[in-house]
Amino acid sequence: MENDHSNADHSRMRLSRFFLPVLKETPSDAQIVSHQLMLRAGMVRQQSAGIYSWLPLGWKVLQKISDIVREEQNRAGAVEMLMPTIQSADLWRESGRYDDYGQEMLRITDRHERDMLFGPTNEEMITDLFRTYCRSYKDLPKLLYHIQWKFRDEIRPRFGVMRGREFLMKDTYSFDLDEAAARHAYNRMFVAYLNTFSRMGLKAVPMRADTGPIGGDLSHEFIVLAETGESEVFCHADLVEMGAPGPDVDWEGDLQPLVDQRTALYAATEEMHDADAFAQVPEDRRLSARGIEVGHIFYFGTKYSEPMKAYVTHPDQKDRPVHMGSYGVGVSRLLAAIIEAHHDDKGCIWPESVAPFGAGILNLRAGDEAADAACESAYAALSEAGLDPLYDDTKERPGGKFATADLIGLPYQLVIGPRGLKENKVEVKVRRSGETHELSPEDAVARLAERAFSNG
RNA sequence: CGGGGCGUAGCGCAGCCUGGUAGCGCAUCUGGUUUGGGACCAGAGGGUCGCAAGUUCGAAUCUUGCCGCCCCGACCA
Repeated sequence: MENDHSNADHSRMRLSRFFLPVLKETPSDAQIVSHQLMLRAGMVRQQSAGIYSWLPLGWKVLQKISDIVREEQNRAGAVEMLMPTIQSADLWRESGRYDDYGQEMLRITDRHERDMLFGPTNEEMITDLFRTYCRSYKDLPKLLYHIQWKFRDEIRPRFGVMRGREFLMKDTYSFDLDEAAARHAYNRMFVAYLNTFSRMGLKAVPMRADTGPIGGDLSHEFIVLAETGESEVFCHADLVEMGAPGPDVDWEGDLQPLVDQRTALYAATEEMHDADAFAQVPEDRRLSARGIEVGHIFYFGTKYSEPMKAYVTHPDQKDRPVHMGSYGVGVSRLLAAIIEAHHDDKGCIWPESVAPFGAGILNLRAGDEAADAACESAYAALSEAGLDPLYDDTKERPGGKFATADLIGLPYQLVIGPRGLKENKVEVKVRRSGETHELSPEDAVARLAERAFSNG
């Protein structure tokens, strides 16, 4: 690589140069805490009902979430690509969904008066791609995904990005020879999702789900339990505490036991709820709560391959429609869900894996020679250590800096001011617990660099 | 789409009922005093009161229409 000096400053940021329009007051439009905090922390700006600009802080978190989703998809064997947001109506006429999808689909006419649409999902397009290139059982299996903006013209957008009209979604599509093979792809995604949500500090419970307008006969929703969840859910309490399988699973092997372990216990959304079955759960393990749907996986067989003629030739020389599944993660919704799960009355408390910056450096007296020097030194060292620090070098008063740091929720705050420096002390504050440590500047930087503090 | 509510400065709001030169707090800018958990004093800038039509000598205020946004319900990553 040459010219990489142009990116040398990539992992460091001074607040004076950043764009962080924080709000002291809560905008009256926002009803739920994640929406309120996203507005107050300067993460998003509403441009229209259910349509948001992602300001630098929000965009950074969104990218961290995307990165985790991407890593776990790749680990599970999915291959990334990118399809366009604007699609031709013709594909949707082939599948029959152009008429079925209804007003939720944003329809557009181009200058030649051709019917186009802003994609709410991509089954048709991926099926078209598959049938163009894949004809043989030897081409299978295929597991493809992209992370892309979707648009669904919701009747009532609400709760900020939780139910926006435009939203970022990861959608994966599987192509297999038959149902048994398709179930293996389904199980891979099932396990990948457990790991994905776990890495973000979320406890997501898979629940049997209705297949909705996409159709099919095997489907699970992944639900994060939260008071502000939109739907009521019922499950065995053990499922909530069940840890994720972790990265070291045998992705080529049989994943069914892992899936069975998490589907054996009762768990269902409102529309799938079976009160009698739920009553079988021991009373002290019965959990009814509200939940946020952050992922949804489907096996739908030949629902699209049949009408769209995505056939493959089998070893017996007969052509049969390919078996498909689709697997969605609401990436932008996840950001809101993480805030719902991790906040206090002062602001966000990011899990380190998705924190927009690894640490904040608060210069309590910008302009003071000793404070400036200590901060610059810490800034360089923490950057070098890969912590991606945000250095608050502004002239704002200490109180405002503390409030902003708490609001945007960086896991650690390194607090440096003239008073402490006189005794060779700085303070490290752990955002989640609120605990503080008085240390020498050198020790504080060294211990932060070696990740010695617990954000648990 | 049904029901309800709201549009007044970047944000939070008052004024509207009972028409008469548009206000408050925060934020912003200037000067000063301050500076370890959202400082204080003095001053300044910023609004065709969502848009349009109507009533009136006169409309933020009354009437009608439109637009936008929020909430509750039925639907969805």
